[in-house]
Amino acid sequence: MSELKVLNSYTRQKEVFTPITPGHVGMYVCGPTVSGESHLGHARPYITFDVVYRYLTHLGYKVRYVRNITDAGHFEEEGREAEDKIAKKAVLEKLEPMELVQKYTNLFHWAMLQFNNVEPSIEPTATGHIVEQIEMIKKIIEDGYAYEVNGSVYFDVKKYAEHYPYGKLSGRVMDEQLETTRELEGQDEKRNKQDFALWKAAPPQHIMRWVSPWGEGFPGWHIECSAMSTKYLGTEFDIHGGGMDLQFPHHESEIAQSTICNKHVPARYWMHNNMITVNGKKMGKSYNNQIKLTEMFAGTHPLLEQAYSPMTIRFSILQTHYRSTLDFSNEALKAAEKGLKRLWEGYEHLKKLEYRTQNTGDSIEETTGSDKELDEKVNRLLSEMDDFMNDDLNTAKVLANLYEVLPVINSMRDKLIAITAISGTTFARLQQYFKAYIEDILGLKGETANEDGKLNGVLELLIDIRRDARGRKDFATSDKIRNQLQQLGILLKDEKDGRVSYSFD
RNA sequence: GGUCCUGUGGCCGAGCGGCUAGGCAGAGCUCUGCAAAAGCUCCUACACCAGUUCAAAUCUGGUCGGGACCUCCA
Repeated sequence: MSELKVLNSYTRQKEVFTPITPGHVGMYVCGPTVSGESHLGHARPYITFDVVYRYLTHLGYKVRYVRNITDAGHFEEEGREAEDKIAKKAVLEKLEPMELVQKYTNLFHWAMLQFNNVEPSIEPTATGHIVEQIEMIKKIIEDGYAYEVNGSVYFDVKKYAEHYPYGKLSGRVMDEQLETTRELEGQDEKRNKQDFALWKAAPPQHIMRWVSPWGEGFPGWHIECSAMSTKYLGTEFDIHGGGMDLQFPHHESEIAQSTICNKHVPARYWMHNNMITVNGKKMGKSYNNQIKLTEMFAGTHPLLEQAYSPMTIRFSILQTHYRSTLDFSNEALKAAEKGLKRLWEGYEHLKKLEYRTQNTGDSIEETTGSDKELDEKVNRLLSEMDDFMNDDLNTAKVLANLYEVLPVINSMRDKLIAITAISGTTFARLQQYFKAYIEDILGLKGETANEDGKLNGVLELLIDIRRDARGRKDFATSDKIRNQLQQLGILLKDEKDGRVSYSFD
């Protein structure tokens, strides 16, 4: 089998993944700022890295997955006024800052659950790690790479760049930075424009504030991730993930901070997912084109022609490679919805199929399968899925192969192909791979509502009545039952073997 | 302005030098009381121009689109 390779943003190379400690992986992913509701764009990294986590686990690694919650309110400059996002919103919504943080954290967790994302091993909050952040800042000052001005502390990027490759991750050069960084208000405290804040003195009206050696204030934009990743994963860990838009300045700054404190670039492999776009434009704050996840699930946003389920969204994200942009459209989502339904139903059929040999004496392992060619094809398609995942997590190709096997499964179920066309071993492998990939790795799940015993009982009764009607060739009655159920979103299907199955929209 | 990415069939999207990805939509057929589902078959594209090569969607140069980052951002 091939070995796992990932595109490392730090080196711009596809590299074989080798963890620092054999058998163990430390992974840090930048989590949400809980000053507002998550939108579709936010779904991408958490689903992408959920698959990374699931796949590493599938490969047998013990993974510690750390994803932070940013609840300390990053310093933000909107127009001319410097404000704290969380504090500002709290005033508007008449909520305590922590009340607001709790509300959006809960909502975020709910959305993650809808997407069937595995919970991280540790989900540290910025407010819970003020001490660690202060300690780290102190260390950077001691080393001479940060300076204090009026109760604020700034990282000395210029000095750092003289000794370390600042800009390596994001591919920019210091000289250019000097030229292109535009004028901003409140920059006068900094020695150089590209310096960034480690600690900001809190103005009197600022609600979120903590005591520090430099006076009351709050942590800077990037220090929380450095502090928390170091605390839970060590001074050097395996994977650091996040959206491409975080590459600069966020991750670049993280690297600088951690390099001074820990004498290491924090992570060996940096992975960045690409953006979700709307009409070709990035979905984001600046463009005012976000569709909130609650709106996606409910279909309430003006851009939406209908509601899209969490699995539909997950599936459509996985149909695109994580490093490509994914353009939002109703057409694409509808296609994903239908495609997923077909795949899932095929998978359900596969689970119910049983391998039986003609002469019961043969053990399944010994049967060879009557169609050698088909047997080989199925095996090839399955094996390729491992190679695709190992090639920088190409979930799109994995799905393509699942679809190529699907007609074989459906034909077996409809008895167009005998199950014994493939060997018992191959059949077992087929079931095992579908389960592993669909559920364990891609993290898809069934969404069929109403798995309620009573409803099923009622349906069985209706099917029974309809069967009698059909027996009498009373098609008016039989069609009435089927048509009216269809209007309720319940679809009856007359199967080839005389059974009647049903599915919910 | 600087740095980088990108342009694929009706739509979405893989692809990274030879071998028609896949999904959705559309057409035909099979099965069926009729549907639906499923199966089979068809629809063979790579912005444009020039080059490298036996061979290019894939490499190089240019032209024209689109986008990201440089500022909070997933």
